[in-house]
Parts: sequence; C-alpha cells; structure tokens
Amino acid sequence: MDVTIHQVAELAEVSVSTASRILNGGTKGLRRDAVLRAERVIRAADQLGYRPNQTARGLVMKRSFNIGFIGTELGNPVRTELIETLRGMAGEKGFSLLTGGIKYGNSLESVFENIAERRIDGLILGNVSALPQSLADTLFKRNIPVVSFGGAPEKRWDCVVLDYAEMTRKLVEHLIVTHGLKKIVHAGEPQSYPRSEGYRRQMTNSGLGQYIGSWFSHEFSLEAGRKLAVRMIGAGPLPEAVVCHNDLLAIGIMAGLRGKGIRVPEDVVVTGLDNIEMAQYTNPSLTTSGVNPTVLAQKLFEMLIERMEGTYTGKPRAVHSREKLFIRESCGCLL
Amino acid sequence: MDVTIHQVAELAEVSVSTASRILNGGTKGLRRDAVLRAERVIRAADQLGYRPNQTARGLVMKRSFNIGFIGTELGNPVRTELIETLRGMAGEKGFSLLTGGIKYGNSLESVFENIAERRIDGLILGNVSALPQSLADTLFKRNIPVVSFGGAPEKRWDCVVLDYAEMTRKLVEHLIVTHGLKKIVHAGEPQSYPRSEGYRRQMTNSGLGQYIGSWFSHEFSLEAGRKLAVRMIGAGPLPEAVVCHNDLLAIGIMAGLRGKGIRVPEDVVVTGLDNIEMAQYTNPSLTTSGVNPTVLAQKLFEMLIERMEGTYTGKPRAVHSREKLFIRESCGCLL
DNA sequence: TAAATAATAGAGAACGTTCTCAGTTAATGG
DNA sequence: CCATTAACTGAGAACGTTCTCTATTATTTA
Repeated sequence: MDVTIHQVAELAEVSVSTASRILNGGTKGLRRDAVLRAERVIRAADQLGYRPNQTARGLVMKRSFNIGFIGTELGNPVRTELIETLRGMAGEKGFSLLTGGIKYGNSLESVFENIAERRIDGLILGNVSALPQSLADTLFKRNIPVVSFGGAPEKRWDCVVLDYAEMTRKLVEHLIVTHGLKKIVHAGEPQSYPRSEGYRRQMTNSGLGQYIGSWFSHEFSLEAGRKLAVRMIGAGPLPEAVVCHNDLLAIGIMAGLRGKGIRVPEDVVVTGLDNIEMAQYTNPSLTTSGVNPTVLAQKLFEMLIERMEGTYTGKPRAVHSREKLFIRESCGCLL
Repeated sequence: MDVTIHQVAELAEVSVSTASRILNGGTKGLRRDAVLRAERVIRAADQLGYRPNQTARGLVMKRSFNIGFIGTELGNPVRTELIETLRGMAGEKGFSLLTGGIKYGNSLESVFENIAERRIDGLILGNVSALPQSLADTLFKRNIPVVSFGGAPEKRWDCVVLDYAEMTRKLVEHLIVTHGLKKIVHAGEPQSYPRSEGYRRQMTNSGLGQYIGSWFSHEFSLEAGRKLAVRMIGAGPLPEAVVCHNDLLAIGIMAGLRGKGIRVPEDVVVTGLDNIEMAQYTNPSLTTSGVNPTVLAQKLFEMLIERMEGTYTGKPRAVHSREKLFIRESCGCLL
C-alpha cells in the first residue's frame, strides 16, 4: 500500500542500501558514474511519491523526532506565543513539539512516560521550579538534552535566565520614582520567589520597608486575580499600588476592583508582568515588563539543537534575557 | 542500555512472545497455571522498569500514536482551551496531539508531511474552510479518520457544526429587541460566510435591511480590531453597534475606539463571538456568544476515537453544538 | 598497461516490538 | 484413565528503515 524504499530501489534498479544512502546523502561529491545512479534513485522516489516512514527510521536511529515541552501555565498567552514559535522552529528541523502541562509543580508523570517510552529526543522546561532529581537522572541516563528557562539559574543544563526579580524591581522603581507611591504591595507567589524578591529589594532600597506586604495566590490566572481583589477590598484600606505576579493576575485584579467601583489607576495603581499581547488592549492598558518571546524561543532552540546535534558539548551555559519595561496607563502614565 | 522486552522475558524465564502477550493482554481469564507465569512476567517488567518502546510498537502495528490537529487561529485563546482539553483526552488514550497552524487557508504542507510520513493516526480539523481535495484523498487512501468542527457542515467525515450564523443572529436580535438599535454593522469575514449571514438574516427579518453594512478584515486578531476601529472612525459617522467576527476582534475594536475617545457602550455598542475567558474581564465586559470548549472537545474526540477503534463505521455524522448567549456590559446591559 | 588506491555497491544484520501458526500442555468428559 | 478439546507457549517472520562490512568497480599513478 504505502510506498517503501524497497519499491524505490526496485524501480531504480539499485539495492535498498544504495537507495537509502543516496536519499539521505544527496548527490553531491559523487563519482561520475555514480551520479547517474543517484539521479535514477531520486527520480524513482519522486515518481512513486516516496516518503520515508519516520517510525521505522526512528527505530533504527533510536530517535523519535519529537521535542518535549513541559511548563507551567499552559493557558497563559505568554506560553502560547513561545510554544508556537518553538513549534515552528522544531518543524523546520523535522521535529514535532510535544507539549505537556504542569499544575502546581506536580504531575510530571506524562514526562516520565514520554521519556521512558522513547518518545522525545530533547526537552524544554518552562518555569519548572522543582524538577525531581529522579527525572533529571533519567534524562541524563538516557542522554536526553535539556534546556530550561525561568527565574532561577540552572547548573545542570543550558538555560535562559529570565530576571523576574529585576523586572519586578524596575516596575516598583517606576512607581516610586515617577509616581511617588509608597504603599505598594505585591500579589502573587510566596515571599522567597524571585518576583517578590525584586519587589522587596526595591522597597527596602527606597526606604519603604515598612510598607512591604504581599497577597498570596497559588494560581496566577484571571479568576485568581478577581478573587484576590475581592479579598483585598474586604480586608480594609487599599494600598496605593498592587504589583502583580503576571499580567493575567493583574487583569483579573483590575476587573475585580472595577466590579467594586474602584478605579485603576486613580484609586489603585496596578502592574503586571509578561507583557502579553492583551496588555495593550485592556482598559486601562497595562503597565508591565517582559521579554520578547521570539528571542527567547530562538535562544532556547539554538542551545537545544546544538546539544542534540552534538555541536556543543561543553559546560552548561546560562544566557540572560533582556527584559523591557512597558509603561502604559495602569500605573497612571499616559492618562 | 534501555530495558527491552527480551530482558523481561529472560528474567521471567518465558519467551518474548509470551511476555508481549501478557504485558498487553493482562492476567484475567487465564488458565490456572498460566496465571503464575503471567505474574512472573509482570513482576519482572516492574522490577526492571520496563516500558515498551513506542517506536518499535508503532512500526509493527502501523501506528504512530499521534493525533493531528490542524486549525486556524492557533493564537486565539478559544483554540488554546480546546486544544489543551483535547490533548488531555488524547493523553489518556496513549496518544500525543500534534498541532499545526494554518494561515489564511494555505500552507497545509505540514499536514501532508505528517500524514505521508505516517506520523498521525487521526486528524482533527478546526474551522478549515477549504481543505484541498488532494489532501482529503490522501486521508482516505491512508485510512486516516478525520473529524472536523466549524461553521459549515461536512459530508465527507464526522463533524461538529458550530452554528455561527445562529449565534450571530441571536446577538443581533438582542441588540434590536432589547436595546432598540437599528444602525448595526458587522465586522469581520466576507459577506458569504456564516457569521455575517446570520447578521444579515436578523437585520432583514427585523426590517432593517437598509442598515446592513460590513467592515471586512481578513484577520481576526486584537491588532486587526484596533486597525479596523481606526478605519471606521476615519470613514465618518459611527454606527450604533458593531457585531464582530470574534472576541479578539471585538476587544481590539473596543481598544481602538477608546483610543479615540469613543465610549463603549455609550457611544457605540460592541459584541464578540467565542466567549473566551477574557471576555469576562475586559472593561466593559464583552457581550458575546459561544459554545463550551470542553463539550466540543468531548464530542470531537469521542467521534474520532470511535472511528480509529472501528467502533463506529457508519455514515458521517454531524452533531450540532449548543451555543449560548453571554449578556454583559458592552451591549449596554448590566450598566 | 598494470598496480595501487580511492570510491561505491550490495548483502544482511539490527532496531524492539507484535502476531501468526504449529506444537505442547492442561482441563474435561465418558 | 484415556481420548478429546481447549488453552496456552514459543519460534520466527514481519514492520521499514539505517548502517557496517566486504566485494566490486572506477580512477589515478608509475
């Protein structure tokens, strides 16, 4: 039914080995008499519409032509942008991208499965804070290259460090320096994490340590934001500004505040983080900070491919991404 | 290196065939003496941490354990929700979901590739209006089940019909009946398509044929919406309402209008379509209509699996999805 | 032109499974 | 307890490639 390399070989009157060699190696640098044969093979393949069976190919080459992506917050648009770019790059190299979500750091089982069943050749980790050592061991044992991105630098493999602390710090700095705000709180992840760390650093540096405060949420979604806003309002006098873990949380908080008749930025200033596309379209538009997802994708993919192709075999690299501040309406600018 | 079924068989002191049979078939309904062997095999597999190599499996079974998803507007959150649900369902059945984007109906090449290289066992088509007959033929020739969803019913395979025309019509009806609006225009796809068809039907039925008008955009994104708003404003007096192709376009239009000092819904009413999560969080929140993405995913996946497993072999089915109206602020309600 | 060398071709194993089929072993019935 | 039937086992082919290794052929050199 399907056309195999055997049929190509038969039609071209060469052996299967020769067909395979030519189909993969091309026709350049061949001995004069060999060129004719090669062209015959290529013509035969073309004529029959031959396409190699990747499964068979994968079996003998011990590869799957899949790259895995595991990350948090798959519903976040900032992930979608990154993933679709990565998918495109992978596709150009003949790989498919298998993505998998993670909720609250658990349920990495699917990764285990995919790796154990030899379904991925390389792995991209997105903001996975605590990868179980057992998984890391499996990856090393199976020789599966890994790259990651996130707030914390990684010593075990190549990574892109997104300086969330610095992004957050700059946002806080903007609120203090440009807008003269003092009572600024942070909403999102727990105290020890990079983003709230950046917040606290700037507050302390500006002599505002007394105002440090945070509202914790274990989710960073629109809905979580709205709920958080309701909680904040119920808890008494509002701060002057809320610096949020990410854009989705910020947008949710803005909606929650508005639902109770509180104006942004007149009554409370709100900032996000990620610079998702939607941040330009909210009302008020959202002041935030982020990195270019295409650049991030390129860096990640380049490093991963180098590892997979063995072009680079040195020590784990850590490249730092360039964050950028996007000043819009929600901080009180542009009004 | 990797543990194979041979090693399991050796440890359990059975043949490879037996190991395979037991590992796949389980231990139930076996003859009394066979149960002991079976348990020995399972124990051995467990002990060695055996996981079948899916590539090898796929080769002999002529399957890839991948399901393809091809659709338009992969950046649209409404797709993300659907795709992630489908991915979960696929995962539970041991399949990975390979997704691919389509821009303006062209570049279906990647699908061809994946199909030709035997990398997908089934295909889900999302709002692909014009699938080349050559691709359809390939699918049939290779016996790859297909399901699709979209505005137009499909006769060649199972599909879920999303009644975009009816959704749009109901929105227009709401604007006319509840808000007494007359000068309502449509923004989005060309005249002949379902959504604008629904718009025109209701306008005509309500005797407002004279006000029918549409603003065309070949993209349905946030940015396209903003640009469209600018074009509309530049073109003279504004309509009373803009019924948009989808939520993203609507949100973009609202932002564009606001940028020029025009208020929604006071000056112009705006409605969307899809009911993406964000529609609840915009300011004003967006009146729209949509179907439940989880329900849609379930319907699609169920039909596809039935085809793939051969449980259903009858005529192509067309199931209709239940749309729902979401009345919010952008139409002037809830203010 | 013959010998040495370089380039290419082809046979066949290997990849790790599943699955058919012939042969063996256990259960059943009289 | 033996014949019959049913249940199970294992050898080996098959899936469609790649790739090693030996044999062959072309090219170059003396």
